[in-house]
Amino acid sequence: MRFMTSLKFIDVVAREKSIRKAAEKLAITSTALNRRILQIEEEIGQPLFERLPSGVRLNTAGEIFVQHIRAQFAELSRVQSQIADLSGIRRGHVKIASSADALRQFLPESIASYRAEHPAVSFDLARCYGEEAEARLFSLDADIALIFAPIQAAHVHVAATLRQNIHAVMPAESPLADRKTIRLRDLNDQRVLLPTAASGIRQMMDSALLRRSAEMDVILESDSFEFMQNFLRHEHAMFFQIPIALGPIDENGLITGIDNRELVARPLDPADVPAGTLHLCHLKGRVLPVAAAKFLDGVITELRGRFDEVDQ
Amino acid sequence: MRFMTSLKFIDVVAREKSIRKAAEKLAITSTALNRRILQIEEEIGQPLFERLPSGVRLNTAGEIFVQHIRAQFAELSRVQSQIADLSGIRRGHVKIASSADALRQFLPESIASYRAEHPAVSFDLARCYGEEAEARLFSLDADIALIFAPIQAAHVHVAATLRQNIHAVMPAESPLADRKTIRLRDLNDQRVLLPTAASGIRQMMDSALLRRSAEMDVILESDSFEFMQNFLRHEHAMFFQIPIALGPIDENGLITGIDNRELVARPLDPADVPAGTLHLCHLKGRVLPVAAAKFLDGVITELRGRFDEVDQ
DNA sequence: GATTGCAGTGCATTTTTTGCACCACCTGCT
DNA sequence: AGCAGGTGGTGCAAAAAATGCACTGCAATC
Repeated sequence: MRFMTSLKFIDVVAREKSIRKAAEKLAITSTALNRRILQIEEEIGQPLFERLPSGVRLNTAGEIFVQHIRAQFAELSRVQSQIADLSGIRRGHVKIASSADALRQFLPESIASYRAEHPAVSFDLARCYGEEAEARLFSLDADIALIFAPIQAAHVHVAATLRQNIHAVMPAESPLADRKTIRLRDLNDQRVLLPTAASGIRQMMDSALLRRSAEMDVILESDSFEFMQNFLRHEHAMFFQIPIALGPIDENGLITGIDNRELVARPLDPADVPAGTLHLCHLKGRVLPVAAAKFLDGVITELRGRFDEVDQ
Repeated sequence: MRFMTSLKFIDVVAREKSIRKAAEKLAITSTALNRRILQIEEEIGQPLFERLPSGVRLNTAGEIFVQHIRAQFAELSRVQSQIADLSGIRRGHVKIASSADALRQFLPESIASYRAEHPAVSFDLARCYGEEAEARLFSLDADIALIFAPIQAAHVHVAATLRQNIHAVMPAESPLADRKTIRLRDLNDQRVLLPTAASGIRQMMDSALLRRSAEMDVILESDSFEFMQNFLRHEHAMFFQIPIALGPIDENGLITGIDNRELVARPLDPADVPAGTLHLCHLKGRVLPVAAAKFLDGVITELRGRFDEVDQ
């Protein structure tokens, strides 16, 4: 889109907070970029950036204008998607910000099945926790966010929610593997792996532990559930996940989908740790591109088919 | 705005339905314009115009894209207005589509008093009737519309309404000048001037006359109330208006504000012609530029002060 | 069938954008 | 104090893009 380049340039400079860095990223000289920015500032009639010795920074007018620019890009891609839809083939690009939980099992499946129907739609998946996901919606770097945590910002529209109990995941040989539910006090002296502090699961467990403390043996913190799962091969321990990340679980708590190792998932007792909520969101007031809107619809109906606790 | 020129060009071509005509209007050669359009069509990946022997016409994709372009322009001017507001001086350009009724007394006053406070705000006033006013909102050629007629389209948001009775305006010597209200049957054999068929007043009177016919002597139709008023200097007759177009009326029905001629306004009996509604509207879902939004606010509060029947 | 009005094309020209070399400035370190 | 190493900004020549002119082909109309 030739007619958007100048705007794109400003967007990148705002992100990089430096004309030279932005120029490098955009594969042009800093001088050319500099002059384009000066030109636009002149057209607007006001500077958009403050010049600091260490680079540039948006001023208030710039903040407003960059927000406008990003909205224009989002609108343009929505329009392109809509136009492409006219010719039958759905095209477009769907940007998703998701907590690690949904990334494991659910989203790969959903995206693959959507792409089977609409191969011209491409996806962009950013793994991030609640706050960052909300920021990405706002900066229009994401069309859709899946957040397993309370929603903080007012600009987020929640299209659907899914209640999920946190499960303890452990080898089948574990002494707790046959409990129907697991109390926090059961975790005393258990070796556990905890997700990073930013994770929704971790925050829920932390606040639960404030009330009923358990003397767990925290041997590892990680932001990768895949790593934790593989770690269980080598040392007996347990980690915590929500069902949507685990795939099918049989009546004995056995996780059937992941690999051939025998892992059992048992829910934490709701009296200790209440169920959390997975939020499917987009930016409030925004009209999503066709591709993104239809994908979100599909995800919601699929969730409705699989789980009972889907709302809105 | 250099970076919007290509888009502006497409907008103009869409309006002119001809590349050559548009080129003339834009003061460039048709060939340059033609190539810009071809280039953008290529970037979009689809043609936006159908080529006819008589010119060009938007296809479906083009309709969508042009709508997007106009939204971009509206957004840009909103952003500029917002940025200008930062520096204290309110700037901007407010585009109003109004029926002839509000143009006479009310809008000149409102605009002048607003401009007294914010001299950097300029205005654009298009006189037009209901349907066209709604179309202008949709094509973003107007920010605000004042429509004295029922609202037809779903895309119009009504910010406030004002109930107004149609008044008959006549010289003080007229035999009907001392009636408190005027029945349609009183108009038998009266010489009357009627507004054009598109006018809201005319439509209300026509539908009233379907039920209670009066053998009026229609000596003139015009779309100019100013003309009708001046006509009364030369021949005894009456025309019809709503109070907002007439300015202050004293207890004897005398119009005090217009000029030094003695004209009397008496309401048509609501049993014959019910009160009509003046709608203050903007496009649904649109965020108005600061200047336009504040002006609309001001108009509504001013109306509230002057009239009782202001809603919403 | 000649004419008129239309969009599109090749090529020379003009305008705009870009890149290079360089300046002025600030910060943090030696 | 002085010197890197970073920043944004400027003059000038080269490259790239947009433009205008003369022209083509096409369809409708008179």
